[in-house]
Amino acid sequence: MNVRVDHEDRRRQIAEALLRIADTQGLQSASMRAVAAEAGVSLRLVQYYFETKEGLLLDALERLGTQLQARMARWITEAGSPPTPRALVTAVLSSILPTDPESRRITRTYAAYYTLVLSDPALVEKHGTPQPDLLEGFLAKQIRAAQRSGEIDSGKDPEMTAAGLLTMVNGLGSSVLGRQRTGDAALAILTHHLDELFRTA
Amino acid sequence: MNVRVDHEDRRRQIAEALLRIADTQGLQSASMRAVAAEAGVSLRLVQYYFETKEGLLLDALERLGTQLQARMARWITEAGSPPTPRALVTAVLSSILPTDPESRRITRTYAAYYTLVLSDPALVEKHGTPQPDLLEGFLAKQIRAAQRSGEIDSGKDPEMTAAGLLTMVNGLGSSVLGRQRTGDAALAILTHHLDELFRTA
DNA sequence: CACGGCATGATACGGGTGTACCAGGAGGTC
DNA sequence: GACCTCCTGGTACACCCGTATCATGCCGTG
Repeated sequence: MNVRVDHEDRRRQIAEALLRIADTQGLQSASMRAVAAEAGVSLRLVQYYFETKEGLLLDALERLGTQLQARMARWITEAGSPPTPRALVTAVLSSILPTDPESRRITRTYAAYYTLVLSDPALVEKHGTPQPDLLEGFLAKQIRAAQRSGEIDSGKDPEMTAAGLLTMVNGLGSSVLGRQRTGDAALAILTHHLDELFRTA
Repeated sequence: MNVRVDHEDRRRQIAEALLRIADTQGLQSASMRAVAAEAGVSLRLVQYYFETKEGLLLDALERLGTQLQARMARWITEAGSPPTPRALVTAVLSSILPTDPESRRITRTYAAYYTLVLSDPALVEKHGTPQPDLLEGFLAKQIRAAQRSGEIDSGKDPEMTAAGLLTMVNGLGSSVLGRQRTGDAALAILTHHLDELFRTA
């Protein structure tokens, strides 16, 4: 039964068990033993494929990032072709909002990692998360394009507007996870602000 | 040395030790023993004044809420008398932003509690945190007042605008804590959006 | 066919966790 | 002065943690 197994498969199986626990019970419940049980393997196996727990956490975080990236890419392609700047901005922002099970899962898991990074900033540097800045730049670019075509008031500052939208979506997500607002209510707030931004001034 | 000591004093001493640890090392490092050492008392004392750890966590969270409330109140009184709606909105929002040591401490500690609440929603219900909704209502009220005096375009939806501002500030705070942005940069983004909102349309 | 390395299992170790138990000293009350 | 309640210290218990160790099976290669 022991044919040279595919390491990548095993690693994925275990890392996704970790992510599942982080989503449902939080990272503090994701002990090595719990991950092993969730993945249906022995504790030793988890140790074997990830020498240390930090390695497992980092690997899982990377996979989570890939999942979010894939989700955004999917939403972007669904924005039509060729996509208008407005469709792109809407797709990117609402793909982050926890409105459906997948995005709820991703957002919740990211939140679980968030406090971990706060108490140990060195962790994220070993992994490199350049995403947020890139996203902000992308949004700013789309806003500038919309300004050229007259969809957005040219008086707006693209960088500031992009940063405001992105942080707003981030905050909206937090409030949804904290059960202070439903996902639909958050989406309504986002679309309201997008409508306001894109109305011809 | 054992004169009937003031329970409230001791409880505050211990709870603030917990908050200090939560701020600097995260809540996961705030064990009963660590709190005892930080407060300079024995483990038994912590147990004596807070029967269980959950009790200690809840009590400390309540005190943290009081501290934030006091901070906001202070900023509001500094907004001048009588304060303009714009000054009030600015005071409330920027008092939440982690720009000085006190607000950084409060925000960081709240963030430490955030994931705790995510993995155990029942926790916050024993404590009752009606703050966010109240704040949103307060902001909406100020926005309406500013609309009546012509400072804000009357076409804006007060509730939506208030929710957008509050969640944006929340997200800005997260990005500052995550070292993605400095506190000053976050404040600049906030004031930019306030300037835009309050320019006569 | 033998051998060496990959893959897996069971278990042990040292340490940290929250909580419970037992003991005793100080102060006010009868 | 006796007593009782408040306050504090030390320590033990049972459990969970991440990691390390030892052993054993299977496989492909020589």
